[in-house]
Order: sequence, then structure tokens, then C-alpha cells
Amino acid sequence: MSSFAGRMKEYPTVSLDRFDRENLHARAYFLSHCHKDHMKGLKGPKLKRKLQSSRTVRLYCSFVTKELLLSNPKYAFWEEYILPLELESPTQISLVDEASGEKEDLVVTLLPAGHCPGSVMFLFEGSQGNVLYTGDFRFAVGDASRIEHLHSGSRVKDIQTVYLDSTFYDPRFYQIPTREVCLNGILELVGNWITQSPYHVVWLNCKAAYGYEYLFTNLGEEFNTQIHVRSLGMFNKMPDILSYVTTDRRTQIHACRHPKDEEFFQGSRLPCGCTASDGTPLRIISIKPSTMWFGERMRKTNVIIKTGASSFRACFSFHSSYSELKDFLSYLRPVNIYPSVIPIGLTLTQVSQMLRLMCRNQSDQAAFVYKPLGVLKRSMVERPTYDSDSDDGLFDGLDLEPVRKKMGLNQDLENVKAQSPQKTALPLEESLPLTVTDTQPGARNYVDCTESNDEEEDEGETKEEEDDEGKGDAELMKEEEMTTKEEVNGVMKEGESNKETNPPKWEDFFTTETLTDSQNSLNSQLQSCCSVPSPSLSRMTGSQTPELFSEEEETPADDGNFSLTLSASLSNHSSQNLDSYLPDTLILHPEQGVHEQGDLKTDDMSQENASDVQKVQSEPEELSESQVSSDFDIPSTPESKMPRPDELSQLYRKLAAGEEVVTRKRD
DNA sequence: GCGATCAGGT
DNA sequence: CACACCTGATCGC
Repeated sequence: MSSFAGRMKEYPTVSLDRFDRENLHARAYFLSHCHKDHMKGLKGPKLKRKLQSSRTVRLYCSFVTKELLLSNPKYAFWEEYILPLELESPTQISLVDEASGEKEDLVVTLLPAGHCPGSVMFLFEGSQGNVLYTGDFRFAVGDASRIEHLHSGSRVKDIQTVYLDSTFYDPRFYQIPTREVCLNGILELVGNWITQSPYHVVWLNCKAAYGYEYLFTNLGEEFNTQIHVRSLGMFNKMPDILSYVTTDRRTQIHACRHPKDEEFFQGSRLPCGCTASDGTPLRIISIKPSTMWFGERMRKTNVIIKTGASSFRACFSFHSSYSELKDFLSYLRPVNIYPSVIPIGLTLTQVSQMLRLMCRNQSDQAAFVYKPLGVLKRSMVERPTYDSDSDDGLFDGLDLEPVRKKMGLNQDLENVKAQSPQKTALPLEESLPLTVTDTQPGARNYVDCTESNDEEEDEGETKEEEDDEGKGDAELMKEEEMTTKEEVNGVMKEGESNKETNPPKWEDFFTTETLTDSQNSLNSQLQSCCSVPSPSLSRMTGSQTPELFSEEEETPADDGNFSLTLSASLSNHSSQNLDSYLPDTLILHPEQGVHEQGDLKTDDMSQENASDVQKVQSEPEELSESQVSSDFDIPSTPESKMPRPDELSQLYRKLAAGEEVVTRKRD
């Protein structure tokens, strides 16, 4: 879930995907896609009032996003304020301060993000450099090189900052099967089921969100049918989607929902209550799209998992995997990268630190361990707060735009690897301390990638990290609990970012983020949609109310004879591991049971898996409480010692006075 | 009555 | 299996 606070420090007068709090004062708004966690405040009365009193404030988004947004009456008041933009066509936008008349021009380009219908990234080009806000996105490896507007000529544009959908920026999510592989698995499963008889139907147990449409269109295309959904008004102007969805329940593929749909399914009923016209019980399987991921060296498992007599999970991801993100970032090599999502189980500090390694000029810091106080170079004079953004001034102007050609992906990857002082097959950061406040380097061992998807989240959750000093990008990234300081209103003040000095890197000493990630729930309903029953359908059966179907209990897919074990596409395996040579799609026989990870194996791999599981279980323990101190942490570097309070206060005094802070250098 | 927030669910 | 929602309870206005 996005915890982006809405503003970029380069262009703080615009707000993106966040419309509450400070964002109420923006000169322009941008909506990357129509998911609730990116629409906070968007239907708020405050914003509505502001719009009515403004003559220049607009909301920019794609045409599709506009369409989806306005299909919900709660957002209808936006109609006259939305300025939809074409994809891939740079547009100049004037940001006007209506009070002073002050104006700033900005060129924005919408880039398709592959997350859900209408989803885009925003590329901003203006006086403060090129900034890419990714929104939520899924790019496959190599995709960045195919985007025209990320290049000028044959070179990659010089990107100052990427605001990144870092949902899966964690080595645990090293690999997620590609869209195509996942889709093929689902097509195969669905095909094998619905071809058995007209009474064999599939229920796609999708979340209430946009993003599954390409699944619908592909299924519809493949099986020459339509998918039953609850409403389709939002797609009225999108024939490519509209033609594959229907409110007619007489189809073998359903993606309809009902508040109690799980119960329905347990009772062999579809959420829409549909039955066969002749009374023959339907045989329903459910397919629940869900994210499956695999560690770096983990044997690839199936994209379809049987989870019950007639239930399946199918791999599906709206977001790029870790390796896809790394590919993306290593291609762009921005100066700064800020996460807009903190993956579960990680802290902002950890993610930021890992991302820093993907920044331009930072790869040589792969050897960086920790320098106690040694990086304090100059004092800061006028800096009310120290923020973890402050290092962005450190590397300004140091380098030219790297020569990278379009499609030069492999080359780039090689470069990246070559830049790593440690020649290892491991991802760069895996041998690094994730945060300086975390115990020892390698306390978390990412080398032994999670070999199972079953890891629990028992750790980290509300790890109190910190002190409240130095908000900085903590402020930009989140908005909660930022306490009292008026002067830190969530945005860098102009001129505050001091480009000439090398400010102390406070984040190396103190973590600055609090982990109150509590902006999860928007209680609005995007879909207040009432399905319009098609007149021609309502006479299908006299009895369509779900309640009338409870009697006959035939387990739909009990299946002694359900041997859908798909020998499947033994195609694209990189064959480095012969023992990873498994079908993409494999459906376990019912008798094999799939309820536990230990059961997730076929005969030829059971041994390996068993040992893999062991490996996971013997992983180092989580951080103990005592290792995460509540106030601020001085990391325990071997040669360093804990500063005494009087030493610290002396240091503070010097800094406050603007004196040069001389620190002992070790060797 | 409304919005914001949280807990708990899928 | 960790995304993008739901619902329902509680609180403040």
C-alpha cells in the first residue's frame, strides 16, 4: 500500500496520488491510477471546496483513469476539473500560485505502467530536473529500455529522482513469474475445466479492484466467451474490455462478487447465484489470483497451486518483482530513489538504504560498511531539521548522464555487476548491512533466499525505530504522526536543499523514520455499483436467489477423476538448473494435498524441497527487541564506541553554532 | 449524519 | 500469501 505523502521535493507545488492534508494546497494534482490507496482525500469536501474557489487547479491523469474515476458518483464533482492527458505525449503544464500569480512550467509525460487499466507513471521535466514518479507499476525485465520518453536520442534521460513503487523491493520477492507465464497457467487450468461440460464453471475470486481486466480479456479471447462481472458501466467507453465482460450470468467464467462469496462457494454456489437452467448442479472451481514469489536461487514452482478440493491459487501480480525493479533501476540509474511503499517486514530505513545502492554513483558504496562520524564534512548553518534527503546534495553535478543505449539492458546489467567490488553472484546488497541501526551486517541473511512463501510477518511490525529528529523524507513519504513541528510541513522549503554543502549524513547515525503506517483504510466504496440485471436473463431460472440453492450438496470438484495434472509448457526455463525443470503449470492431485508447504512437492523434487524447507527454518533469528533501541541507535561497529552524552552534546553545540566539526579519522 | 480511524476479514 | 479492498466498531464533530 502506498504510503507516499503526495509530494516530490523537486516539485513540491504539485501533489500526486494524495489529496489530503498539505496536498490541499497544491497547484496541480496527478492521479496515477484508480486504486483507493492512491486516492486518499480525493472525494473530501475540503478538496471539493478548494476546487470550486480555484480557477487553475486541475487533476491530470490518463483518459482511462478519468473514465474509471467518474464512473463512481462519489467522484463525479471532479468532472470539470480533470484534464486527461494522452499517453506518451509530453505536455507543458503551468503551475500557478493563484495568490501571487507566480508561475512555474513543468513538462509531464504519461507512461503506461502496466498496473491496472489507466495506470501511468509521470515523468516530470522542469527546472529541478527530471523526476519519474512511477505510481504502481509492473514492468518486465527490459521494459524501461523500450520506453521512448525515458530516452533522448539513443540515451537514457538523466533522471534526478525516481519515486518508486517499492512494493516488492525486498530480495524475498526476487522473482515473480511473468504475466505471460501466469496467464498461460490460468488459461490452461480454466480450459481444462470448462471444456469438460457446460456445467463446469470457473469462479475467479478477484479482489474488488481494477487490474484483472487483462485476465478477463485473455480468457474471453481464448475461450470465445465473456466473463460475468457485477457491473460494467465503468468500461462503457472501453470496447476492448467491454466486449469480454458481461452481466449475463449464463457463462462458464465468473468474476462476480458477493459479500459472502466465500460461503457461497463452499456451498457450491456462485456469488451471483447462477444455476444451470435444467437444474443440473454446476461444478465450480475457484481460482484466486494471488502473488507468488520465489527467492533468487529458489527452484521455480508452479504458477497454479491447488489449495482445496476445488480451489486454486493462481500467480498474479500487479507489481514488479525485486529483480524486475532492479533491472528497471539499473537501467535508469537515477541520482535518488525514494520508496513509496515499505514492503511488509522492512523499515523505511532498510528500503532506503537498499535503494541507495541502485542510485547513480552509489554502487561503489557497495563496500560501504559504516564510518563512525567520519562523513561529517561541513556543518550546516541554516537547516532547521536534518533529513535523510540531505544526501541528495552530495552528488550533484558529479557526473554526466551515462551512456546507455536503448535495449542495452544486458550490457547495463553487466556494468552494474562490474561496479560491484565484490565479485559475487549475489545481488549487491545482500552482503550489506541493511541499516546501520540493525544489529550486525548480515543479521538478516538474504543469501539464503526464502525458499518458501510461507514466511510469517512476526517481526518488524511496529518496531519503534526512532527519534523524531530530522523528518525530511520521512515526512515526504508518510504523513502520520509527524508531531508538532510547524516548520516541517511535509515539504522541503525552497532553498532548503543546500546544494553546495555536504551536510552530515544524519541517517547514518540516527534513523529518522517512524513506522506508523496506518493509512490503510479508506472507507469509501468505489463500487457502489448496482448491477443492472439484463432483462433477457432474469427468466433463466425461476429461482435465482442464493438461498434457494442450499439443499443439494454435491461437492463440485471432489474429483477422484480430476486428473488435471498438466504436463504443461516445459518451455522457458533457463535450464541452468536441470532440477528446476518443472512445468510452469502443475496441478497437484487431490490426494497429494496442498495445504501445507511440505506438501508442495512432486515426487521428483520432494527431497530437494525438504532440505530447502530445513534451510528456511534454520535461518538466523529475527532482530530481538533489545537490538532495536527505542530512542536512537548508535550502531555497533567494531572500532566504534558509544559516544558519551557529554560528547554528543558538545557535538550538537558545534553543529548548532555552525562550527566545523572535526572528527577523528580512523586510519 | 458524516468522516476518520482501526480491527479484522478475504 | 501480503494486494486492494471490504465490513463493522468506535470516536469526534
